[in-house]
Amino acid sequence: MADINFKDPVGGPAVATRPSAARQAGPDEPRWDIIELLFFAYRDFVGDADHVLETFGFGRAHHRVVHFVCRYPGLTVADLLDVLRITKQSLSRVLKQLLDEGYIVQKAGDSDRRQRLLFATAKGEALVEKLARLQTDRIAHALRDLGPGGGEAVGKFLRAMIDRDDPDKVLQTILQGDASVKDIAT
Amino acid sequence: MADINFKDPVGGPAVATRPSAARQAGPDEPRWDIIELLFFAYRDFVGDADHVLETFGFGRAHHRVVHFVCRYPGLTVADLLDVLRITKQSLSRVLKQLLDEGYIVQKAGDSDRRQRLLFATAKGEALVEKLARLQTDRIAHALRDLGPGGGEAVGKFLRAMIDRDDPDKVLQTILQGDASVKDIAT
DNA sequence: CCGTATATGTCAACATGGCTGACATAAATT
DNA sequence: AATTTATGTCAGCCATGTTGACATATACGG
Repeated sequence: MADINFKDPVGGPAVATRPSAARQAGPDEPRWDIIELLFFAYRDFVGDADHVLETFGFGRAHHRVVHFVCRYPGLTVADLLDVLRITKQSLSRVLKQLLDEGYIVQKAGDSDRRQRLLFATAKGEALVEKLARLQTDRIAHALRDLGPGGGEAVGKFLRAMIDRDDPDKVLQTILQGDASVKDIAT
Repeated sequence: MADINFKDPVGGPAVATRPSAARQAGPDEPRWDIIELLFFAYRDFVGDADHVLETFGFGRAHHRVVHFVCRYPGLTVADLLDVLRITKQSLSRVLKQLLDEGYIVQKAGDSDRRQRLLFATAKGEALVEKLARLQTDRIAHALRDLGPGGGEAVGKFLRAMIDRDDPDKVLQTILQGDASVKDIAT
C-alpha cells in the first residue's frame, strides 16, 4: 500500500499546496488537531455502543431515545424532539419499537392528558446502563492520566462547545450543572 | 409543555427508579455528564459545517472525504477507506461527485500505478478551509476560558479516547503529534 | 511469461434513519 | 363552539451506510 506522500503530483493537474501537517498552529490557524481528534474520538466513543446495540437489533437512534428517557424520566415526546432535533416521524419509528419491546412505557400527563410522559422500564434501564458502562470505561481511561484540573477542563471545554441559544430543557439542566433541578420544574 | 418531572408515574406500570441527576458521580459511577456533553458538543460541532454544506449540495460524507484528502495530500483510496471505515462503494458515491465537480483530482501512483493518489484542488481546499474556520472558531471559543494547562488537557483527553489497536496511517501521524512525519513514509 | 494477488471501479439490491406533506384524534384553550 | 396543541400515522423521498458479484489494470512471485 502506498504511503501518504505529502507531495504534489509530479506534472499533475492544478492542485493546491499541502496544508502544514508538521507546523505548529499559530493564532487564528485552523485547529486541525482538535477537529480531527474530535472525529476519531467520537467515532470510537459511539462505536462502543454500536456493537452491543447490533446484538439487540437496535441502532444509534434507539440508543439516544432510551438513554434520554432513562436519564430524564417523564420526558414528553415534545421534549424528546427538542433534545434529539429530529422530526416526530423519525422519532416515532424507533420509539414504537422501544415501546413494543418493553424498554419504555408511556403514561398520560397529569395536568395535560394529551401528553405522553415517557419512562424507561427496568429492561430499558439495564440496556442504558450496559452501554453507559462501556462509554464510561473509555472516558475514565481518558481522564485517568490528566492532572487534577484536567477533568474540569474537559467538562468546561465540552460545555463551551455547545450552542447556548434556545437550549431545550434537558440541555438547560446539564449546563446548569444540576445545582438547581427544581428551578426548571415549574 | 410539561416539565421534566423527575418522578415515577403515579400508579403507573412497572418502571425503574430514576437515575440520580443531582448526585455527584462517585468512582465507577457512569459519567452521564461527559456522555451527554459529548453528544451535544459533537452535534453542534458538526452542525456548523452542515449548514454550509447544504448550500453546496453536499453532506457530511463529502466533508469527511475532502477534508482528509486536503489535509493529507496523496492519500490513496485504500488509505481513505481505512480512515473513514466505510466500504469502497459508499466512498465511491461521494468521491465521484467530488471528482466530477472539481474539488479533488486523482493521479496514478508513481511506484504502483494501480493506485489513485488523491489531491484537493484549490476549490476543494477553499471549501475545507471555510468549514475548518467555522469549527475552529467554536473550538477557540471553547478553549479561551480554560487555564493554561486546559488546552493540553483537552488534547490529551481526546487522544486517549481513541482506539489504539490497528491505527491507520493518518491516525498514526495524528497520535504521534507530527514529530515524525517521515517515519511513516517508507 | 504466466498465474495469482492487489487496487480500484461499478452494478444491483437492501437497511437505517433522516426528511416533507397530509391527515386523524383527543384534549386543552379561548 | 371554534381553534390550537400534543401526539400518532401513512406514504414517499433522500443520504449514506451495507453485501455480493464482477471487471480491469497492474504488480509480483515462480
